[in-house]
Parts: sequence; structure tokens; C-alpha cells
Amino acid sequence: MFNETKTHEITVDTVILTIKSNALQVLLVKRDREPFINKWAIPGGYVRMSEKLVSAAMRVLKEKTDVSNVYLEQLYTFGDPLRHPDARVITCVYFSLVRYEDVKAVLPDDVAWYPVDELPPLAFDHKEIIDYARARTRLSLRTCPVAYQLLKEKFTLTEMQKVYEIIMGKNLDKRNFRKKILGTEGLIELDEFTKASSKRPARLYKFKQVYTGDLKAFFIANREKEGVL
Amino acid sequence: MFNETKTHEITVDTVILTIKSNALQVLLVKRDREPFINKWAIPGGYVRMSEKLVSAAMRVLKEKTDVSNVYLEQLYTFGDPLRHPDARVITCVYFSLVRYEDVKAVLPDDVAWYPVDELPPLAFDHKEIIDYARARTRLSLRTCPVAYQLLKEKFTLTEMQKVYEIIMGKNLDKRNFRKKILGTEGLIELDEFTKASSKRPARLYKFKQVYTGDLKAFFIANREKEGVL
DNA sequence: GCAAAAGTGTTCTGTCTACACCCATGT
DNA sequence: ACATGGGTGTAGACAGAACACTTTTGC
Repeated sequence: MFNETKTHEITVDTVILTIKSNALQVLLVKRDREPFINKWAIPGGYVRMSEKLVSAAMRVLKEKTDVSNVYLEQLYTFGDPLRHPDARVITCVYFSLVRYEDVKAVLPDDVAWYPVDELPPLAFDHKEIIDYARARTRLSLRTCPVAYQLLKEKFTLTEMQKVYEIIMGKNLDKRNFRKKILGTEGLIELDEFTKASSKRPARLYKFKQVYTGDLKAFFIANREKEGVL
Repeated sequence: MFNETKTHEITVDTVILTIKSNALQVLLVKRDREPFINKWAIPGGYVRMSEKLVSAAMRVLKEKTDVSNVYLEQLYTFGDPLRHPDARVITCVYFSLVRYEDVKAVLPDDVAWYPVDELPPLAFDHKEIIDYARARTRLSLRTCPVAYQLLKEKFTLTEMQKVYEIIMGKNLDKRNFRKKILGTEGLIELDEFTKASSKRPARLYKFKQVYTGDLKAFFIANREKEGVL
């Protein structure tokens, strides 16, 4: 991988974010070859000839980390001629939010979660890419409850608020949060409660649709209907 | 161009939009070779080895249409294996809004503006790409007065409103529009007026900053400061 | 004086913000 | 009965939507 060539090479990379230990964390793999051997990097690899970009991203992610069934969204294409020291590698980056529980608990030694605020030294321009993904995530949250990608099927409003707070990096008012979220289309109030752990049980909720990209598309479409002015 | 090859090829394409004759129009070039010979296409071409993607887009645009000095923004990367009939061509698309007056009035025979609602048959997936650019333009207008890219240095509020109406595809209320726009940071009221043409002269305005991508970045940054909830 | 576009304000409604107390449970 | 997190409402500020008439000019 990444040898000198006389043509452009095209790769896909993936930024996989989750919430773990009350922090936004990103999935990294340790590189086993030059350049940047032993540095951490976001999972990525080459695109095959008859493969869609997003399929390549899925495949690469599965190969490297055994993570599958995630909804990947195109983030940006990074193509600076100097981003790779030895070759001209243009990378199309996809990103996703995943439930921590959906990823195999035991990861290979060369795969690990890192809090986005405590990243190890990264290969290439991967730091910049992760920052870009964070900004995009905050932006998405504004127009659509992408938190659904991070929550279990059934969740409490407090859990959901926590997700928002972690992504936005600030605390939110409980009453305002609940008012706003309950006013949102797509949330179903269940008649189930958490089994209390020495305190009042909390009501559980779930999202109307399955947790795929479709829900996001749905909210974006709804937003589209509103106009400017 | 576009022969069979055994590797991926990477191109850049550009969607250049303007307002002309009260319609949103897109700059197209007629293809002079297969595939899709004689069909219209958005300007595009190959990326050189040591060229940034955005520089390649600028260069290609200048070569094909003699349009230069535009602010290009990355739109999306299209990489479906079937989008090109003969080869695997992945294209990174940039887009821009330009003032019609800034483009040479006389274009070569194989370059022309077409209203986005009356497109001729297009090569490849270029119809889809243009539709995507339109959606993005509407979205941008919501958060930042991108109209500045389409207006002359000095303009009347009615002209500006017209631009909004054309992009949004619907009529706006004059009083509400003015209230909102005048409340926006960045607009300067001048002491100049249009020379009347048998009606009341209109006051001219201009934008505070130069008309580059910087203004857009400025507005996006401002938006960023506000939170969700 | 009339045609044509410029310009201007108010009311209503819904949404965002700030803010403090009672409730249900396990121990 | 108390500690813990769950749950609730209101008032003020602000932004968007609807809506009609007066002003300035050239002819």
C-alpha cells in the first residue's frame, strides 16, 4: 500500500464515531507498514474496480475492524498532493455514528477507540479529517436527531440528552430539551420503564423508523420543505 | 479521454450557476469525443499529479470556458462504477455561483448557458449532479446570503430579492424580505440610487466584504456559534 | 395625472431561553 | 426519612408570516 506510482490512487477512509464512557470516541487502526508505521489512522483502503465508493468504505471497515451494518455518509474528499508523503492519494471519506454495543467488544490489538479529544499521533491528515467529521456531526444534530444512531433501541430522555450534550460539547436545559424533543416527529413514548436502581424509574422511548440512514433522509426532506424567509 | 484503462481515473467537474434572463442557468460544454459525443456536459477534466483538486477544477474551468476567478466549493464525489460506460472514472465535483457579467459575453460555440429547468440531454450522470448542486444552493441560501456571488457590486434590494426568488423557486414578500435582509450583518446602505427609467429610483447597497468565499465562511462560522437547543 | 416600481409597519403566532420545584423509588 | 435522578410549566424575548397603502419619478 502507498508505494510510489505514476498515477493517482484513490482510497476510501471512514470516520466511525461512537459514545463510550461519556465521550465521543473514534475508531482507529494502527498502521503496520510505511509510511507512518505504528501510527494510528482511520480505517481505509483501496477502491476496487467495480465497487461503489460507499461499498468500498463498508468493505474496508469490515475487513479492518469487523464493524458492519453501519450507515455511512459521504463526508468530503481530501486530495491535497502533499497529504501522502510518497504518492498522490486522493481519499473519499465516509463517516458514521454507531452504537458502541453494536461493535464487537473485543477488538484486535491494532484497533481501538480513542476519545476525539485525546487522539494519539495520527497518520497523514487524519487529524484534520476527524475534526471535519466532528463539525459535520454537530451540524447534523441541528437539523435531525442523528442521536438515534448512537442510542439503543429503547432509551430514556436523559440518555438522549447526554448524547446531545457530548456531541455539542455543552450542557443543555432538561426542560427545554424534553419540550423540543417530544415535539419532534418520530419519537414514540413506550409504556416501559427502566428497572430502578434505587431511584425513580425513567420512561423509555424509541424512534418510529428503523435506525438506518432513511431516518436522516426523512428529516432532511422535511427540512427542505421549509423555505428561506 | 475516457478510454478503457485498468485503473481508476479521477476527474474534477464543475457546476457553474448564474442568473440570466430571470432564470438559474448552468454552464455546459459540448463534448467533442466519445462517449456521449455531441452531448452537453458540465466542464471537467483530469487532475494533474501535483495539483490540488480545487486547483484542477479551476484550471479545467478556465481551459474549457475561459471562466476564472470563481470561488469553487466542493459539492460531492460521484463514483458509481457504472457512471461512465467505458472506464472507472471517479469525479470530484465543485460548484460555484457566478455573476453573469463576469463571464465573457461571447462564448465559444461549444460552450453555453442553459436554464436548469430546460436542460438538453446530458452526458454521464451530469443531470443528477446538477440537481444536487441546485439543492445545495437552496440549502446554502438558508444560512448565508450567497446571493452576493450573483449580484453586481452595487445592487438594489429588489434585485437581490429576485435572486432569492429564482433560487428558491417561489415568490417572497417584499416587506419581510427587506426586514430580514437589512437585519443581516454585512450589508451596507449607499447614498446612491439607480438612475430612474421612468419610475422611482431605488437605493443601492453593497456587501461589506469582498465577494469571495470568505464571506460564506464568515457566515458559516457565525452560524456555528449558535447551538442546538 | 398616471403608470410603474420603491418603500414602509403592525399584528399575530410559534419558538427559544431562562428558571425551580415536586415525584417515585430503593435503601 | 432521605438520597437520587425523573419529571413538569410559565413568562419574556425574538423571529417568521400575513397583509395594503403612500412615495417618487418619467412621461
